[in-house]
Amino acid sequence: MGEAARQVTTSKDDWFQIALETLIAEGVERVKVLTLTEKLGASRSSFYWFFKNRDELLAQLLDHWERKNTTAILERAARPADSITEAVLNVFECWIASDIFDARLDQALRDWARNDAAVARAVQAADDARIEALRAMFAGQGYPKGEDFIRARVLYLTQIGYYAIGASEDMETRLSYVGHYLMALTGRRASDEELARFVAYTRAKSDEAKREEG
Amino acid sequence: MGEAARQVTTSKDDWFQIALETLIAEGVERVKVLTLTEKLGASRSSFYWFFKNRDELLAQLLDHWERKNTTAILERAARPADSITEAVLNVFECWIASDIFDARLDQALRDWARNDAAVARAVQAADDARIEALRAMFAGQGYPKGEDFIRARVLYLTQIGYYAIGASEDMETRLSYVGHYLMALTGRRASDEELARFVAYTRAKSDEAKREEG
DNA sequence: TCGCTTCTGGACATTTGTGTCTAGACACCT
DNA sequence: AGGTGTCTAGACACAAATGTCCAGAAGCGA
Repeated sequence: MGEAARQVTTSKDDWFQIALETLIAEGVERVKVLTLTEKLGASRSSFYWFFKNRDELLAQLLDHWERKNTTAILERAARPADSITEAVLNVFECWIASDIFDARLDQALRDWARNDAAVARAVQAADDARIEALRAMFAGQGYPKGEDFIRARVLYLTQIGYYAIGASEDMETRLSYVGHYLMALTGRRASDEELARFVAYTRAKSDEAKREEG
Repeated sequence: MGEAARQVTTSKDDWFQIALETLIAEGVERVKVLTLTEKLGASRSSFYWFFKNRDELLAQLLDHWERKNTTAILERAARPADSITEAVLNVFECWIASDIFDARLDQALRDWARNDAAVARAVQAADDARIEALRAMFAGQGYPKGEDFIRARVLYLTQIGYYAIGASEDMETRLSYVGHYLMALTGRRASDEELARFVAYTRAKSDEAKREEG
């Protein structure tokens, strides 16, 4: 009510969220206490109330990534499936919704890893684990030793590459490619039922996301 | 001869090369005049003799990338070939020798693009041109419309992803995978002659690189 | 050796960023 | 209303980085 500007109050989570957004959109090098302060319209000293220093914040960002992204692919790759195309479609679910697997965050971690040995080790371990899970998926569907590994890699690297080049198409365009992708990535044609089920899942997820916005 | 430290003399190329190395190894954000000065053991004012300011240096780095990397893939993709496997092997030549196509530089540009709209546009244009060249390659080998585009993407994105995750295997290991990669990426088996020719080319390139070091 | 051009060193001013310290604002409990 | 614990604003000290200025070193041709 008074004319004097009220103190701005922040929570630890406010700082963490804005830091996470900045990490994803601009990279670690731009996650600076001063910049975050300006974005929040708060005071720098507030930051130091919640975090010991900048390094502590960065450590928690790394921690967040490890918990969120690593499990998603492993879980999807391990799901039982009647065919390789169905199995790959299970994995595709990761790519279409960022609440399951945040690819941009993954990308940001890779950039970060170049200048931080600890992060580099964490990213390396995650990549190895994910590719191994995908390899086991192909092997479980009868692909011979050797081919299972390369198929796993091509599948995984295609996706990493997709986000690396920052390709962005609307959902319907992407869906129209799914059949071709499955053919290219597995060498087999998906059944109409499998495709229909995936399209339905994707549309439902897409609507869900729209509801949250509106 | 005197005891006083001699003035260190640098050339514009010294500054450019150290900047390029830093860009590749650590990212744009680390390409700082002060840091480069320390690496060269020179004085900051020398930098400002050769370059108007930091932005001018960055513009020249962007220029260097455009001239070097963009042509390499386009040229290889357009080469005549008797089979799709031979055509893809032509493109593979880009990946094995950094004097033709510097993938780490490409990667560095992608990071840079996130915080610079002009760079983002340049990278986008390069990606589009490269994928289009690869699509035309598949189409020229008889792949149907639709599949040609997806095959081009999977081929290109696999490679971008390969460098994004920073995979590094020795040459012999990579060569042992080539047959599987061709199968996964084209759906066809390469002939023994094609594989033998590629292995020979790669070994020759590898020896050439070793000679330059020793 | 003189003088010209090229290039360097170091001083200065300014901006951006980190981290510390302290008075005091605010909320909540009694 | 008073007391306590939580959080903020702003001042301070400092480091890192950019860019400017100018005296002068080094090399080179006449």
